[in-house]
Amino acid sequence: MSTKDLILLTAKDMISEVGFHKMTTANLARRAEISEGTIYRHFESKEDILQHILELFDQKYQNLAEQCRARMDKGTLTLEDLLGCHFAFLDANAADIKIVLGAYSILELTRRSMARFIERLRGLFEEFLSRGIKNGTLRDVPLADTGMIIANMFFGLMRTKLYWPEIADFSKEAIEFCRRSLVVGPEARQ
Amino acid sequence: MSTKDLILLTAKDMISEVGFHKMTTANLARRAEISEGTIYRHFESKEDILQHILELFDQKYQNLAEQCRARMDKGTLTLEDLLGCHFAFLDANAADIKIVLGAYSILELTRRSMARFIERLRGLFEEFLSRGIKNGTLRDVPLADTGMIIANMFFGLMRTKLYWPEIADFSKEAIEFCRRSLVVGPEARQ
Amino acid sequence: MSTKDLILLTAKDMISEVGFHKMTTANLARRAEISEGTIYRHFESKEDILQHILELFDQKYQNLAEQCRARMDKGTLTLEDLLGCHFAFLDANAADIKIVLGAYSILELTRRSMARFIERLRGLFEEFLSRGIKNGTLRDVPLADTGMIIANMFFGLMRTKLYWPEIADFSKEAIEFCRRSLVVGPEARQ
Amino acid sequence: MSTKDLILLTAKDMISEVGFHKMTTANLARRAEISEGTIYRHFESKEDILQHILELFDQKYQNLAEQCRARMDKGTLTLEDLLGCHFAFLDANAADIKIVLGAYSILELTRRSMARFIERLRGLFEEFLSRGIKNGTLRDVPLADTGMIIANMFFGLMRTKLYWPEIADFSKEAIEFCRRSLVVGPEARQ
DNA sequence: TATGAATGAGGCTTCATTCAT
DNA sequence: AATGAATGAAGCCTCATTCAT
Repeated sequence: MSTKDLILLTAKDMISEVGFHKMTTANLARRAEISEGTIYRHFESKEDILQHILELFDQKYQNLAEQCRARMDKGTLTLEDLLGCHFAFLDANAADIKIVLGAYSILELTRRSMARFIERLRGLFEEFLSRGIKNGTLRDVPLADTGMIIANMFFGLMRTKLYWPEIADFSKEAIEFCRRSLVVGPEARQ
Repeated sequence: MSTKDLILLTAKDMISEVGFHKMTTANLARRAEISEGTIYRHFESKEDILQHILELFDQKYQNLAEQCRARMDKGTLTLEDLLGCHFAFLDANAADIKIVLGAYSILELTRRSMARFIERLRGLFEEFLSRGIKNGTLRDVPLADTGMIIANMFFGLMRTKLYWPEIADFSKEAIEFCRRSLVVGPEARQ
Repeated sequence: MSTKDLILLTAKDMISEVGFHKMTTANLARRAEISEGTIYRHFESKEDILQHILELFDQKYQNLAEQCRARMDKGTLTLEDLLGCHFAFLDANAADIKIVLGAYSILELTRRSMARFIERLRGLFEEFLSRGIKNGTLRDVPLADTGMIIANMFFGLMRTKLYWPEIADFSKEAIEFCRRSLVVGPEARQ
Repeated sequence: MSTKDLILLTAKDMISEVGFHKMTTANLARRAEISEGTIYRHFESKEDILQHILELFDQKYQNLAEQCRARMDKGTLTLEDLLGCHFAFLDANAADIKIVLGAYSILELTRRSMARFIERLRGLFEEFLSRGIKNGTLRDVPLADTGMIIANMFFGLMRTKLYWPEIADFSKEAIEFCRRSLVVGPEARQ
């Protein structure tokens, strides 16, 4: 692995564990087993590291979103599928997501990054709703707001899982909650 | 106002504006027009100030929760009422809530404080659901999980309002979303 | 002595001995027997210390210039007197002058400070010449340029004295050099 | 051009522009379009580069001094000529001279280099005076001191030209100043 | 010869905390 | 109770120099 990637990976773990402010350049160097100076050969500043992490995350999520859209185009994506693959993404990228969720209030940089993530998530859900409404499987709800509502629910699930793992997983029930609110007809009654 | 309260109030504003790490004892003293040493006559440490703020907030929310329970006992509290008085609480305590929402990932202390807040909120919603299910106005949903789901939705609303005020307010639609999922009978169809 | 003055005095000695860049905040603190942090209670930055030193020096020289002008007004100031009191000033303020002379090429700040010093010196010599020419004791030479020439000569003397003390003192002869060039009549022949 | 010369040339420009301390090995390598390591293949240290620059300058000035002496031997060199060819030298070697003038207070190394320059200049003027006195065109002034005085005047002119170009050029008048002080007979009266 | 990543000492500065007054 | 100067550890970052390739 390149030194740059090593720094990025180590920083990602540390920030998600202790937060951006408590990860110091000295700590980071020690844990990555490099010298402090080396950090600055690869990154302009400590914030620059965070920026790179967030950008990489943004790309990873974009990939997921594209895959979901592709499956939607084929018409094979249920609400369960959509949320399911997001949960899988959450498990695979816990550190990144913890950084995005935890740092938005600290730096303007991270606030914007989170805003982008919200927007992407909302957009995806909106599209899902839009198709469902068109083909009559979903109720005719306002697109933008409802997309945001589902995005928010997903954020809450992530946050709980990451920060309060002692709270019982309620993702199954969350899907039911949404189904009842959105899906048309008797199957909504289960 | 006592010096202690002055410090608390000033710190609350500063933390909600710039974050805990960027509020320095020097800044705080200057803004409160006291000397830096005075802070340490009233609080053990900078973290101690945060702890006091969070405790006061916890009490304030407990008061709200009790009032809500009292109205539930009288059977006069609709879902709209319940969420409505929470939105009012949010407006009146924006600084505190921003602190709770923004700092949970930084300090173990704040993580626990947020957990307490979640737990209270969930408990309140659970009780609301429980009564609604008993009197047949709400569908028979799992109490704990659904309480958590609604609590989460509320957190999302708060966060969006506080950190991304540029995003359109979707609280009205959120209430509809929940009504459709929870309320029994034709009025759920509207 | 106040801590601020102690820092100023110690810094003045150190800068004149080793130069601005080689005086580090750590060195300065050690020599002044204070902690490094204390420096920043009294000065905004390392450069700020230099600025204060230069400003104080500027004031001191302004005082000298005013005294010289007062004596010129009384008509009791010879060229020897004028240069003589400048040499005395040089001896009394060697450290300051070494800083001004040595640092002008390093920082914009010091370049301007030196420019101010030059301008003051030139102005004083100009005035001296102007009076001498009016009362017929000096030849009718261009004021501004000749003032600058004498100022320059004085700077050379200072520099040599401060940086190459091993070179024999030629100030006496410098005065003669100027007398021959400037003073009218047989006494110019000596 | 050899890599060594390239480094030397680039360093000369950079030092004269931003000063020795602000020229970093990284900057230098970038501007010379070589790698940082390459610098250390040709020079022992950063200071070593400066030393080489100063030595080359010393040689260049020696050449000028020899040419001047040759013309003196032929008896065709006036004071105007002598200063004139020094001004030309100044224009042609502004970067070197700025380094010598600006750095003498920083490093023992440069202090000595400047001392050598002063000594050479003084020697040349002394010899000029000595010849003038012998053939009766100049007044009988003390050789060493007066040589130093003229050298100093020249340094002042250089410094002003290089660091305060906004100040009007007073070199013409400086020559007049010296003529009046040194040249015998009616032409000294102009 | 040349490269450029790596080093680590050291630079300036910040800041929570203490303490004499 | 209040002050505010002093502390010193620690933070981020720079830079001359080295070394494996």
